[in-house]
Amino acid sequence: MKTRRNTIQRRVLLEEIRKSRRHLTAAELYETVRDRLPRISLGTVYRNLEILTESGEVSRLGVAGHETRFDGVTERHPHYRCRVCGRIDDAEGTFSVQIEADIAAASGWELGAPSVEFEGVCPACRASTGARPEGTRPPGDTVH
Amino acid sequence: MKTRRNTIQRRVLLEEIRKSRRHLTAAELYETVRDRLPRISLGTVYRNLEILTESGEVSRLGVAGHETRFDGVTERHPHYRCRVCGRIDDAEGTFSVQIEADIAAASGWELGAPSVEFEGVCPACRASTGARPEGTRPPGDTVH
DNA sequence: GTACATGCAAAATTTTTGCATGGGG
DNA sequence: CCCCATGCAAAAATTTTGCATGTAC
Repeated sequence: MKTRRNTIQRRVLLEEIRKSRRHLTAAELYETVRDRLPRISLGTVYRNLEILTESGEVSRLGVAGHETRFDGVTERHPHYRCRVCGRIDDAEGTFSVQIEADIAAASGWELGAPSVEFEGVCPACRASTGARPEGTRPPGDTVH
Repeated sequence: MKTRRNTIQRRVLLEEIRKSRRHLTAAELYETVRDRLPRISLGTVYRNLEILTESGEVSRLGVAGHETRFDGVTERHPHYRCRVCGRIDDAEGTFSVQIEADIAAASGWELGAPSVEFEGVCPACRASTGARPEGTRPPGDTVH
């Protein structure tokens, strides 16, 4: 792993991400940290978000840097998404999501169907990079 | 529902989305349909993708127009995402994803943890728009 | 004929990058 | 001191929009 300097910017960014109970965007985070670091730049925010994601200290929700893709099959089904090239495949095999009865009731949200997406590395990228992603888990696992 | 004209552009776009087994991006789709409609514009592609998504004829994978959000809690947990304002909340309550043993084996993908995201409308947007999303399902449901 | 849709181009949004300088180890 | 990280600005990438014209109904 690459050696990283322990900069104030990165420290403050991580602190603010953890402090906030919201899930902030890069722009929101930029505005937030500007109270403490008035000279920080948006570029630094993005660079550190990348670094922190890489190191596993924060996780990104959604698919940054990748274009939206469209599916002609409307019925919900799980997908694989390649974290390297952005490619999406249908996931074959079976899976199921059991939504407990209390999940929607308490939240105040009007909920639609769940999306399930497995982040991973596609065969092509796996061949060219040889990288084995951290967080890989054996099949048959259950997540709560 | 708004009346929509049955234009060639929309017809061809839908056809190509369905014909492709890949999950195309707007740009890829643009290039594809240009063989048949050389004068089509990217704007038209985006506008129709929006319309087709709205009408439920295609589904969008990923979140257009919304910035990526970051989470200080690294451990995977399910989220709600508001389709109106892009807000993301942690999903409370319990749920589980049972991944069948054969899902990874056959695919050639190196898989990480699954993400589960419930698309819906947050309390604030529900109050202001009053819109009840189609596809709403009762809690306790199981999806395959 | 009317109103929605299109093509085109400009703009808006979100993210990345080049470069000179700064500062952590 | 070295070299990774920063600030700043420019650019890239993706998506949206204004406007005049076209066309489905």
